[in-house]
Amino acid sequence: MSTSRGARQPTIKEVAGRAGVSPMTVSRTLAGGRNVRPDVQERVMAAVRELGYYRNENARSLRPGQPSGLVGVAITNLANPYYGEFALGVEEVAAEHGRRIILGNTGEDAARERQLVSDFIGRQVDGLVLVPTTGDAAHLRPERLGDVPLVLASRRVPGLDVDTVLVDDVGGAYRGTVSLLDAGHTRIGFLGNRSSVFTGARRYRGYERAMLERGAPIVPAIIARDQQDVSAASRAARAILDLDEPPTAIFSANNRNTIGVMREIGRRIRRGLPSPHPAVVSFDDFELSELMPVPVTVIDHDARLLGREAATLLFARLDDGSAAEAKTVELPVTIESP
Amino acid sequence: MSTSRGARQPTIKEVAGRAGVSPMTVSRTLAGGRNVRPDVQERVMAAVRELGYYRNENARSLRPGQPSGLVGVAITNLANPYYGEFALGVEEVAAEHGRRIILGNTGEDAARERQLVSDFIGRQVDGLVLVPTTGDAAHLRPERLGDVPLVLASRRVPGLDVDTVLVDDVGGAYRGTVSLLDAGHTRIGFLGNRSSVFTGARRYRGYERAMLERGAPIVPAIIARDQQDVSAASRAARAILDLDEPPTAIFSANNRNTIGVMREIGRRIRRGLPSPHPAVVSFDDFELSELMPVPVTVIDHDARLLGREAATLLFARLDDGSAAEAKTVELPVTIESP
DNA sequence: CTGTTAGCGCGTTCAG
DNA sequence: CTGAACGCGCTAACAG
Repeated sequence: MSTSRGARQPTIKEVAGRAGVSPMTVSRTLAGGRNVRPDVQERVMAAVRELGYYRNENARSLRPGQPSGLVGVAITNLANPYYGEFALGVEEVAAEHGRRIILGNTGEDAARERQLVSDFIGRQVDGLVLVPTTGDAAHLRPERLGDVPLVLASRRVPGLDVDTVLVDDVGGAYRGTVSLLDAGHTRIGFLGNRSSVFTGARRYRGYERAMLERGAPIVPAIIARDQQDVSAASRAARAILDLDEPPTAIFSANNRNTIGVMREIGRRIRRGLPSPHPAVVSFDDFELSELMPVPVTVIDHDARLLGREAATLLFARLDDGSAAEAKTVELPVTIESP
Repeated sequence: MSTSRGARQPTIKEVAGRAGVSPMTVSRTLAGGRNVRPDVQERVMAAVRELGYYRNENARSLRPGQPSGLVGVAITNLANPYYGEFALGVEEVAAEHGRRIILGNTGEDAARERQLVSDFIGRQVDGLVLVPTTGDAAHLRPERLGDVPLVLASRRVPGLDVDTVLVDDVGGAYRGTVSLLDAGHTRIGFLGNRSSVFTGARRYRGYERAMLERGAPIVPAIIARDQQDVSAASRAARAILDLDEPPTAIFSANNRNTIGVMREIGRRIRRGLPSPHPAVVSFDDFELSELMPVPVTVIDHDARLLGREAATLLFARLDDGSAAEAKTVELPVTIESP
């Protein structure tokens, strides 16, 4: 009732002392009890309980070759629910394989990513799952990583030949744009990330391909490609919708831009600005999309599945000892029309 | 270009060998270089680079008293964007203090929480931040935790006197309910968690207090208190709205229930079911609440701030060595009327 | 300024 | 079935 103040974690030796055995017997007992008499096991476990002893996992993984049971996960933006789901997917599969995840947020900052990765390796992670940032990626090259397997998610890194899980960005954007064209729109705006962001480039490519194929004009004035968060997206949408010749539809290349454009449309409706308001296609699902005041087509993909697939690729290499060459998995999207 | 296959992480000895110094000199160099000649440091750092050496953080923290730099975080539901934000808040503050977080998802399962906590302790975490589950909490008692500080967030655990960060559940729910009463509603339904969930009980209490104070009837038929996810919430909302005498307003005690009731209202509108549809008060903000087809009052609180506060409490104890008695911080909410 | 010794908590190996 | 010795990677304390 009182010894908790400043009390170190008890060690295996203290447990051994209390149980009247050697540390080795404690170790064996905790490892499953093979070759330890049941009554001795009893005494050991009693001592464990009484002392509140926990095995030191760090010391355990000190021995070379011993896995730490840790997977390092670095994400660009945990505040984006999409990546929250993603992290959950990784965590689930890791838990199924008896591993824990260490999680870091990079905020799209390559230097921060570098720090995180080196910390992860210093903690002897068994593997890494990354949504890579856009900058310099020298710290991800195999010679820097030693034999720690790496899986990339969402984005590929140029020149890095590792397991990767992607979403069908180009195809999804293409099909989404086509659905707008089929509905009769030709003046279609685009909101997304700048082209240096992998998905930004790929989704723009799908949009562009559909537009060109159908002979629809690509109008720079209604294209904005540098919004990372909701408020920037709102501002970009407002600028575009305020034009003399606004688009009749908008292709939004991700969740954050979609929320931004919907906010702006809501604002216009509340102010009584003249309709028609633009139809929207959103790459990425969002909650309550069915309640929006304009028709919304959703290009949906499963963030949690993305995380699960990434982790699955990692554990294939880790547990099945697969040394196969780098695989890329591209997850399909589904189009949900209003 | 080739040695990465199966290559162990290099050790301090190998670096020392390559640099022609003792391991101790390498250690000193990496620790800042005090008392090491600059030219020797150069050689050491060169060897570090060439070998791709990373300090083994686990071995480093083996020595008793040495912090591991890890904070264990267990969350009930990472798929809830609210807790994603929360985790980010903890991560941010941890990063500011040079720590990393290990993250686990409990899924409201006390056994899983127990596992996670014991793994965290086994990994020598410097501290714990938990959104506790509802079940048995013996594993959180001080004698089990040794001297690992624990901070609870969102919920308190009965009989556990530790630092806690809460949201003003009772006050928020009270004020939200009052806003409905002020708008003329008297038949107000309630959707939330069962009373064994801490926030579920507190938010219900605020609702109840407001209703009783104003003499509004508490009608069991329009109260549903066992929905953990969106689809269960939708079903509960449907059952209530299908009654002969449905409520004219609904108090939703959390994000998941709010999304559920909004979905159901959307469904009714699309089916042309007769209005008026119920007004809604939502405890927890959600994106695009301003675009809903019925008036929505939001009781808003900041999940990221909750996480930041929890981590701040933890590091106060950790870094400032504060041994003060357990503090409780209650974060205010803001009411945003439609 | 640099190296040696010792020991952190644990598990493998080998004796008994 | 149980224990002793050793070493894992690293660093505080103590030589030199």
